[in-house]
Amino acid sequence: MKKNNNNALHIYDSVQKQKLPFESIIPRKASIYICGPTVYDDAHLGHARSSLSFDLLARTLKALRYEVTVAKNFTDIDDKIIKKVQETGQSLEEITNHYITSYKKEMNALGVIDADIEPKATQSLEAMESLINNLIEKDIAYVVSSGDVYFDTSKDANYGSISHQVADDEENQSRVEHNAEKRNPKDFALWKACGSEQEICFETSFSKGRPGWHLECSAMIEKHFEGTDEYSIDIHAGGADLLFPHHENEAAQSRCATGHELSKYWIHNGFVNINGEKMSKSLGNSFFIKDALKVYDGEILRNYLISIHYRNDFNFNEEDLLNSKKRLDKLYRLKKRVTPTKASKPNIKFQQAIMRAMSDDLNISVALATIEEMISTSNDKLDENPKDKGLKKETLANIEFLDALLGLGGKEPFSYFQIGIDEKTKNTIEALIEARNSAKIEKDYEKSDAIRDEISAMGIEIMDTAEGTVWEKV
RNA sequence: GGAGCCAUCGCCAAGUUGGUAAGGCCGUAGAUUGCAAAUCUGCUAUUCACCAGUUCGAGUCUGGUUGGCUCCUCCA
Repeated sequence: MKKNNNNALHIYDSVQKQKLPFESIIPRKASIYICGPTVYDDAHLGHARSSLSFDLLARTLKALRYEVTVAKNFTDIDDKIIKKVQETGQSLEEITNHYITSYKKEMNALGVIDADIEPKATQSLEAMESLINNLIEKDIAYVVSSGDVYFDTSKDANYGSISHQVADDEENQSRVEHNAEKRNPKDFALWKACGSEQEICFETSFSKGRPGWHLECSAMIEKHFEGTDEYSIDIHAGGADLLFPHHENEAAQSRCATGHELSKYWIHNGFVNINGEKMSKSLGNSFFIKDALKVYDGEILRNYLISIHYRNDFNFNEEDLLNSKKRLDKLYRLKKRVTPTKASKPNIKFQQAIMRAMSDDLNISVALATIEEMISTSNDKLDENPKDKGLKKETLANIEFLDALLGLGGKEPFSYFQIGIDEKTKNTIEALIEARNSAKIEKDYEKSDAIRDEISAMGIEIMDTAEGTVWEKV
């Protein structure tokens, strides 16, 4: 028998560890908060992966006609940023603005749609201060002699419910930050008072200092989302490494401050390894997006980075990247065949199949297989009937649908294959192709093959199609 | 030490409530083409790390073994 006509979105919740039907806290609206970067350095592949994962989520929700609000924060106050300020002599704003700008630019190059709200920690200090005061009044937070403010984890009966990590043994306690004044070993800092030498700190009713990392997100969520009596937002997203302690602590603060849970769903993306090794600066294999973009077009990187399910670990290597590029090439070759024309409506069955796949916790593999099928079928039909206008219009509409949902196939197809070739070279190639075609008409195959060799020596591949001779950069 | 994840064709990778292994790359045979490329068609895992169990039936459930990995400390 048929399975349920269950096209409704299901997402995997890291807290309950299972796929759950997505039911937004406010009908037809979806609120997503993504833990964004700490802006002390350039964005690396891991940032891209996270960004891309939740970009797909947002696009899928939009395609399902949800009114989506995405917030992604920038942590612009933090020890590492302060260190950079001291090292470079630049101001905090100079440094953070620089990295925020380049982060956004690079993510846009990867086709990531900007978040609707992009709060900065330094712009949310009032919300943080009132959150802390709220907790101090309830005696859930406490100030120690240095001025630091800690969260009393023993006051939250549900502490541990997010990550299921209950670290009680002594082995663990020894690894946690030491402070004799802490009530419990697990207590974490909500606010760090500034040392005597430190210049970057903010005045509050409890002490002069700066916010703890976990606090920022809680405060920003409360500030920017209305929520309901049960939850502040629908989905809280971030990297798998943030589940503990970051999200655990966020959830605890918010729960105690507001009396309800922070987020209905929690989702986490997997990590990026480079050639089988964990990507890290100490291993020297860290990979900045800006460097990758010098070699590969953003869409090619996007196509590769989204091709593996967001919860799996991603093993980045050039061979796989080139393989995945072949899939994109096929999509664009098809687009070439139907250009120019005006798109009509996408094929309903195709559209539904893709939406069904993406609704199943963003099953990109099934979506890609569906695309392959569409490409193959369309090419087949085009072979049979190269001038079928209705088919061309529908095919183009299919591709435009993919562009909106997955961010793939949006370029003008001829330029896609000519990325990085300058006008002068283009003219040379066109002239050579013309010369070759003349030779072919005269059946001077020796000459035409010689010209083809000359063209391929330039790194260009040519194809004689029903629609004429076309060329691609290899 | 504690918490958890993963292991499917040469490579990448799907596989919700168990029912008899998607798709891509590569390879190969053919159609088409002056040739090549592109495009299309066919073929390519009796089998899912290993062992045992539950079941009429298991890649999918249970127990164990082996081998990778992550978190518990800043981290997407």
